[in-house]
Amino acid sequence: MSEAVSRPTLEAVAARAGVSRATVSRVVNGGYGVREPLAERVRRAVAELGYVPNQAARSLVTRRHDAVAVVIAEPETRVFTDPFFALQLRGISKELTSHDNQLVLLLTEGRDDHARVARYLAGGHVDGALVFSLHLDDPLPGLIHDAGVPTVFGGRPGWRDRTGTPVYVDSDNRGGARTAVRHLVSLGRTRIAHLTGALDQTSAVDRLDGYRDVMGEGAGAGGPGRAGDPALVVESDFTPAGGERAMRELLDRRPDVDAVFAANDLTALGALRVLRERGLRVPEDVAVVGFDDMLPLAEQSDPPLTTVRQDIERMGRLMARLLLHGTAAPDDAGQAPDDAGPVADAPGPGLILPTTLIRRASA
Amino acid sequence: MSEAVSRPTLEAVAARAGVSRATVSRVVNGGYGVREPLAERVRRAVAELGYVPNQAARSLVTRRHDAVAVVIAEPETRVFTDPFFALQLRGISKELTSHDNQLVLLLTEGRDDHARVARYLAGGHVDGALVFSLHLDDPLPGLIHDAGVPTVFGGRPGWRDRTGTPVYVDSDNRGGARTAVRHLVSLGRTRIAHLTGALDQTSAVDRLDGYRDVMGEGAGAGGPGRAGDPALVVESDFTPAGGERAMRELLDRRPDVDAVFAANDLTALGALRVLRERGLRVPEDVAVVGFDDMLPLAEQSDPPLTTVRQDIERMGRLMARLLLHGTAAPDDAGQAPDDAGPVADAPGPGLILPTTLIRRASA
DNA sequence: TTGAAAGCGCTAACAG
DNA sequence: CTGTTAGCGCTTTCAA
Repeated sequence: MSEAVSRPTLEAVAARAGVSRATVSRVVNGGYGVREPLAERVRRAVAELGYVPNQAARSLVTRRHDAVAVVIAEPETRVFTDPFFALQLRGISKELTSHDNQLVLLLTEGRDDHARVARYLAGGHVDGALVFSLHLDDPLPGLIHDAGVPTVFGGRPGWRDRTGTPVYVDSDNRGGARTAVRHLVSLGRTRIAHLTGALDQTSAVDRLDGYRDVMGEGAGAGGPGRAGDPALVVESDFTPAGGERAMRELLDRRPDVDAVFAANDLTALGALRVLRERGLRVPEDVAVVGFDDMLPLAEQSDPPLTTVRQDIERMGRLMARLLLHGTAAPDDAGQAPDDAGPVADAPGPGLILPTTLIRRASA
Repeated sequence: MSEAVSRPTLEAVAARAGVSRATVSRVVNGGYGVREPLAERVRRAVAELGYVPNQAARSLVTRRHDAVAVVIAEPETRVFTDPFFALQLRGISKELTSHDNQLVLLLTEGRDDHARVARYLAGGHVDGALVFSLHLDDPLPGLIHDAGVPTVFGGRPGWRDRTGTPVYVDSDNRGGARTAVRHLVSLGRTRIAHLTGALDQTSAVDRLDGYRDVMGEGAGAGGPGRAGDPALVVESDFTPAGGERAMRELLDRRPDVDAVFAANDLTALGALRVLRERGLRVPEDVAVVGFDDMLPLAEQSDPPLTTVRQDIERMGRLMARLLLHGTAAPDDAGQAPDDAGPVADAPGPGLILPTTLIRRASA
């Protein structure tokens, strides 16, 4: 990699415009307190020379970087198999770009990388961090807190709090789950099962809680052994293979099941396969609802999947906005889920985005 | 976002270790030319103070940044719907990390962003750029060339060259396509169709060329109107919906088709749906081969998809390595595709990675 | 081998 | 309103 050619400096622009460096600096940074004719001369000089400020020099004195780190800590392949992070990144990118901030991407592979990330953040190279840490026992949040960098989390952090209440943005997992289950109830289903996600992630826990909220209501309004029947909850892990396994176990335990709420679309897909294999019709025999609205999967499945959609890109935008401004614009606060229940499952300044039920053929 | 607390400087470390700033700097940067007892004292001081070099100050004098921009120019949603870029990013990230470089992610939304990206790159904020520009008519490569930053492209650039031969890394799209079609031939299929990708992307063009390579050979060894029959080629766009449309058109034109090579897995999925809908069995009536091995889609489809796999993460690693070193390690050069044909379809220093046929149930 | 000193390009007081 | 000046924290000659 060769060196870049030397670019014009403030000095050069100042000389060309016949003013001092300070004046050029003022113009470049918004132009306040510079009289128009002068400012115009400076702007022309900037354009003629193709001057671009040296960010390193600027950071050195301002101690700001106009850069934000995005930390994605995910040992599993799952991350790269669903568009979740890509969409999130896109939202983040849009917001950062509109505020002239740069996005520094930090991907971690296992714990060895944690120290590296912590060191980077502690090094004061960025103005803040947006962190995705999906696992309840993840040590990263603690390390990041110690680094003393302003941070917003993606998804409700589940770690035990030694650090005050973390700021985060999440989907209304619990409310979305309630909506899904109530939909199944409204279809007249009475033996509604849940295939959970990986329960070391708060999203899985929250969706399970939402399921229980409704089942505990006795929503099925039916016979005994139904509401909250533990046999109807099978632990899985957000993967299609896990979904298959869980669905088999479920059918063995409760062959009379007539509806399944899967913790995500991939799990639902696995369940669909097993149901087909066993000759059960969807939705006639068993109705299936997923979560995520992962496209094109959810549309292309057979039958197309009824599922709970979350606005992932918006989550990303809000995370960035929260970090940059310390607040999200009111029109984007989105504190109104499509469900009457409580919005926040957790303490702390969390921003919870609403979810929407997307009806397709599977339920 | 609050200011970060002030961190220890070289000066502080020097004072603590009782040496000059210059000596500390030497130790921090590898320690060459510093006698052991001294160096050890310095290292201890660094550890005790938790010193981390100020990258801005360092860049200001060295004019290096230890940072690389990754530019993903994609106006379409497709990018975020398949794991292609995520995998590529992971490979890039691994390589950069192992060389202590940072990854600055630049996502562009339409042409308005091009100027911004060009300005950023020209601003000398990064040491190089890794660019994904999928469209033949994309102006971005030209802008980036003008910015004068060392650049490696992901995928064979298709733009008309005013800039010398670009460095790039790509999959062996043409060879992979040949392998796919030859596989269909070996199955005894004689009326082999191709559903193309979006032909403004080189990957689609190259796969079509590979298809033609084999069909032009008269590989079907059969009757008239077969090899290179234009009616067997239907233009599509890499999407499932496009795949459906193309498959319908194909069946209308050539109801006797007995094999389909789809430009990617999503297209194949669309084709599969239409075939099922028309009551045609796969692979008995029509064999189907995809491209990408996009998981979990390719595994979960019905029937599971025979497809051409490319090692996307490795492409990412090689791009980064090429940018950083100007060369890829020999064991990773991967200049041997699983196909005897020519590897490079394009002029210029391109690195072409081999592909592999993954046999599943669809062909 | 080590230290002293001179900036890298910029912003931010402070004067004028 | 504009210019002068003093660094930000680091690397890198150049001497010692």
